[in-house]
Amino acid sequence: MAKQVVPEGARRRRRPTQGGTVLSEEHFVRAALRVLREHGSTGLTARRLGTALGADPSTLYRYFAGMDDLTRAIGDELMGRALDGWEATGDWRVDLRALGLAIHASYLAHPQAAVLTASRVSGRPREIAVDETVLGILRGTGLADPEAVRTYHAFIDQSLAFAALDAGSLALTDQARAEDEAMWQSTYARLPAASHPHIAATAGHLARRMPHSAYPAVLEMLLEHTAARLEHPRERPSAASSPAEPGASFTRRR
Amino acid sequence: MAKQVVPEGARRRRRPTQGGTVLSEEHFVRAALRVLREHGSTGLTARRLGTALGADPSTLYRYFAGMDDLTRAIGDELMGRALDGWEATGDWRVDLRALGLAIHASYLAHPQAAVLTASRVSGRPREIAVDETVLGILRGTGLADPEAVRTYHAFIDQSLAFAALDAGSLALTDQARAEDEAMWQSTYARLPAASHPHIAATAGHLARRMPHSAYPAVLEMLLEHTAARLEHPRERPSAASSPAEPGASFTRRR
DNA sequence: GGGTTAAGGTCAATGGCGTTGGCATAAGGC
DNA sequence: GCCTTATGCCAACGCCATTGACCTTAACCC
Repeated sequence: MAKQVVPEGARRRRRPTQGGTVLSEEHFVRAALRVLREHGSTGLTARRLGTALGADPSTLYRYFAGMDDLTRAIGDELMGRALDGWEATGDWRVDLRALGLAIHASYLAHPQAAVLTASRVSGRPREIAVDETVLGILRGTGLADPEAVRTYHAFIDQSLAFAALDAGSLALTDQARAEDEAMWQSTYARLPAASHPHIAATAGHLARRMPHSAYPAVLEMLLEHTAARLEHPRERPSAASSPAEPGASFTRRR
Repeated sequence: MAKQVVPEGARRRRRPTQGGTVLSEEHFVRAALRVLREHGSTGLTARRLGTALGADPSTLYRYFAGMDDLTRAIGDELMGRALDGWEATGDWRVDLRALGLAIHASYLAHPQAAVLTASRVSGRPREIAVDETVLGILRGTGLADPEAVRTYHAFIDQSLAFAALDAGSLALTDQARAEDEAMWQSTYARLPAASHPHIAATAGHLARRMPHSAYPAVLEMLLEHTAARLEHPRERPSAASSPAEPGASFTRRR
């Protein structure tokens, strides 16, 4: 049993749980975000989800094919919230910057959920909507399609990759964070200048800079690079398109 | 019991397991890489590790504080291998490019292990060695310390973030990969031009570009940006240093 | 509004997991 | 060759995801 999952649109009978609530995919996703925030990125379990919803853990399987399926739904929710909190102005650079920061912020608003989902492609509607939007902005600049696609690729992967990385730091439990910071104090800050001259010389700058995300900086690099391509389409061939570029040929499945 | 872990350097008595092998941290890390490759990024368990080493699962706790501690050791191993396969030429741009690609390649050589470790800071010696090396290259260009640290930050986070993201695609099991590709076919490729004109118009380019990593392209952007800063230190203030830059202020713990 | 049907909630069970306390034993210092 | 203790092994605990069987009741038809 419990093998067939009825898609959300086709649901009709809504039977309340023992606790009295009427379930839905939406309920599960929202409960999952709460559980994740409370119990950490590894603390999302069917049992806890059941408790949070006042339902039996196995009820999950009436709505999702498994924990993995639920995970993808959570990712799509975060992506959708990013797009909801964004509006087009018509200026490609402003729009792309705002959208990138919105994606990054949306994931970081739920760090534990972000860790779980940011490196996965859901293929769900709200993720596709973001892809369509980014491609639209880039093609609207007048970039040729191959160039627009290359830039889209760099933009979306960079946004998700940094969302995942930065979320990892925020998602640490208090205890793990204490250990992390203790490690920083006990190792990096104490390295002798003799063996590690460069770290020792910049320890102050490192301590100030490292607790922040590098995403805004690299996003600006991408925008600058794209702007330069628009101004001088031929003079500065894109790094991504240079056939001499090393290491570009290995395959990623996605 | 099993609470005190003797550090590797202090070990003296080496008692063989029932299988006859003599254990060490190194043995555990290598066995973990094998288990991960064979059973996927979620397939690393104490029991399997025991089987792989011909030892009891609980033996792990004589060498590591827990699975988490082992995970950090695995990450440090990957970082160390990256540095081992790299040599300085004295040309900062060549060296930084080679080191970035070496880190990326080292993680992608063990995708399942990379998924587990790439977004974590180990604080172990070989990771610190990479940090020292990168800072040395950048300070050697003549960049001022704050600028060198900013660039180091962007470089190392970008490298790790893309390592994690790209590894995620490579680490999928055959079945999960089949599902992923089926999804690509069943959704993106079939989106009607009416609702998703930009995806529809670029479907061919997307299919060609997306299976590759965007890391080499964004690495070139960073190198280009840094070169421009060296040529015109005042004319083009770094995006990362611009006080007007939006969204740069939220905190990451690291 | 009564009958039928199956969606969807619950229960119990399975086999896996990390981790720990107690115990046995062999390595190494003397 | 004795003593200490590091280190390996065993059994057990309380979690976990997932499933098959059961049962309740909402929704639809007339």
